Amino acid sequence: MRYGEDHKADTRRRVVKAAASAMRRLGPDRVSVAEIMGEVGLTHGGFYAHFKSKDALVGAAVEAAFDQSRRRLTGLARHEDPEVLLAGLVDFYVSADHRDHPERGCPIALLSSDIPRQGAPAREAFDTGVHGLIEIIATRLKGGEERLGLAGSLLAEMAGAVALSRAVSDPELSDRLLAESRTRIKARMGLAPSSPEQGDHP
Amino acid sequence: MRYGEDHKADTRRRVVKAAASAMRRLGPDRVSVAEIMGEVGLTHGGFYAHFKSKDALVGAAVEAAFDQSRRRLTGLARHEDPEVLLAGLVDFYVSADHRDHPERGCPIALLSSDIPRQGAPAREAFDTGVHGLIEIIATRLKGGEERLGLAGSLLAEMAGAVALSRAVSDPELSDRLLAESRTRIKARMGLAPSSPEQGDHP
DNA sequence: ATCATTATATTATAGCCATCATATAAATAG
DNA sequence: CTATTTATATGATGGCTATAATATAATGAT
Repeated sequence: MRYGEDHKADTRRRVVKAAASAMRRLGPDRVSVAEIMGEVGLTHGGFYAHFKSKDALVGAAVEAAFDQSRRRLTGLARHEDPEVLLAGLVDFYVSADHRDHPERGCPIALLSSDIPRQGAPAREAFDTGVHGLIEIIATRLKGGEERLGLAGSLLAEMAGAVALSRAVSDPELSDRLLAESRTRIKARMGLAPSSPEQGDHP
Repeated sequence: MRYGEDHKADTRRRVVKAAASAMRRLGPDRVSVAEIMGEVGLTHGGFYAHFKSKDALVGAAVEAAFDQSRRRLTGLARHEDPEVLLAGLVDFYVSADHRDHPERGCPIALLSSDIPRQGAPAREAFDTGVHGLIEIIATRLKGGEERLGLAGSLLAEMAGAVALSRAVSDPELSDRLLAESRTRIKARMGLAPSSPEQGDHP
């Protein structure tokens, strides 16, 4: 072969990574193929050697963003007990730092309103991503059959709070929304209240 | 004057109304000036006699959408007691019907992820809209100082649940997310559980 | 050292977009 | 009935878009 064994697979990965970041910063509709290729140091011409369409790239980017989120959230306290992980997860997710860094943020809080308007690849990737995150939360909750339902409800508030805190311009309201949801979510999980204000990176 | 006293104000209203609907269906970036003018039976040329820019129209449309939502939510049970209004509001908001009719839906659930990318007029209109909705909820809650914080937390879950239920393709998961959040939100409000599945129009 | 292969670049196409300058037409004031 | 005003239409501009056809260049195989 030319260009080495996995040159192509490598650049594809780099393109997806750049797309996952740019799409979360600017939204899927406001980022162009040429822009993403440019960020990787290439021109737009070769794009269609890697992806069937822009929709396909958006789908791959959503998948990559969920992978990143999942790794971050489960890696927070890998060997500790479920309660510590849950508390850390909430402090991590419902935080000013998460709000202020959309380029590496959770796709649910970032893309919920975009996804219904996107193509099939993005919607499918989103679905499996949501299922995954719900499961991450549910398996750490105590209780029986209702854990899955509670996990969905908690995820809705977590993502809703972060999305809302981003959309609001009033910084005081934004901070207050995060703080209130953070403590209330932890209470709903049956966790002891902790950490007044956080600065992690999600 | 020509064209009657308020011909211009009338068409402006019609344009804003069409924009508020189209933008909620398709998102602010996917709807064009020409498309909106066409929906009102006009051509794109006259647009700039009514608005300084598309950003200005988006701002007016967000404002109009919030006005509509506020009227709908407070008009649900105008003369009844706060508990009835709150229960109705939640059943109304966190419902399959709301999910399935974005064109008349609440801007928070629809535009949260779009707003940070939009111009100043839209962001400002969004801010006042959010403040208004929080107050609508807070004034009906019982309790003292913490009502405002709780209202924000509840709004985050309501909007988050509806947005998530729209983004998910799996219809079963979508319905389940709504049902779980609906009952849990009412419980958090201190209301008695009620109405297994709703079919109102928000 | 040359060839064959293939990742990437150049260039083209066709369409859509916001914005604006100018033209038209509608309706009331005189 | 005519003139004036002004809401809307026509048409143009310049830029950006996704996609595709073709050209180039890089590299391992011979």
